[in-house]
Amino acid sequence: MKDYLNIFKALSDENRLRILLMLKMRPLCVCEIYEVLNIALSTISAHLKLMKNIGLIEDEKEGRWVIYRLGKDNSFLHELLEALEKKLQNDQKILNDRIIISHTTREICALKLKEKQNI
Amino acid sequence: MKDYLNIFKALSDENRLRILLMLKMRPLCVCEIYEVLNIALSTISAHLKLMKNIGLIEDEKEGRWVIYRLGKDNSFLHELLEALEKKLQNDQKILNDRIIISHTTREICALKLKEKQNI
DNA sequence: ACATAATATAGAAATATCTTTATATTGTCA
DNA sequence: TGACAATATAAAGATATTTCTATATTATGT
Repeated sequence: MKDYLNIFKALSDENRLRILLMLKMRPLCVCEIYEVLNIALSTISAHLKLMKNIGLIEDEKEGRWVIYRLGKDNSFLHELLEALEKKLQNDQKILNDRIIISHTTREICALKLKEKQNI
Repeated sequence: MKDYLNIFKALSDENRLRILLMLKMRPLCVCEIYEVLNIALSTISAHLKLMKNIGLIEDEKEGRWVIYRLGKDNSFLHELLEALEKKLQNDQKILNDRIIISHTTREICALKLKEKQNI
């Protein structure tokens, strides 16, 4: 039962839910998620760590990025996200997230991040 | 989105999850739930109030009992519980809960409650 | 109407969660 | 190899959650 409680707890936070729905589109590096959520990078790191620990997502190093993706072996999560995506078809925040992700790349987000940090 | 976050938050607590799966069997009064969970009655009341507020369950007075049941109009919750029930087919705690609920009644639980309070 | 049965609310303690700023780690490229 | 890019960890504050005990509410049967 604990596994399922953990899944529901993960899904009950807005930022984590948005991350999962973004990862359903494609694998993402941390700075792409940052570009969308506008919360501290360390907060994103913490959310990702939590979801990795309970098997919802996986990571892999690729160049100087760490790429996160949905866990392959979690059919329950996949079914849940599939259902959620339909229910949230008209959710403005989710729609916006999708637009940003489909119009950007790791390279662009990395550049934007650098600019923000130089200000 | 808030609606779904609330549903997931409700499901992320073990006691609330157990209550929902019991209510999936049949409507229950508070003292039947108490018989199963072994936590303070006021705690159960709080959990029920929370779930009622977000539309997961409904209540109705019947004699001196308040009978709680799953909300009729929440198809997302029903689908979730259906899926969960299958996943938790072999969960010992859930199995035990089901046994207790299928072997007791409001009347029996009310009596047991009275005994406990007289000790 | 009163006593009691069933449930709800108030208040408080312990713990958990989310977030930020500051600092550390790690790998890559010049 | 040294500087920097990308991400992670630590520490700390604010807030939320879960639970309990004690008390209140409300309806029912006598």
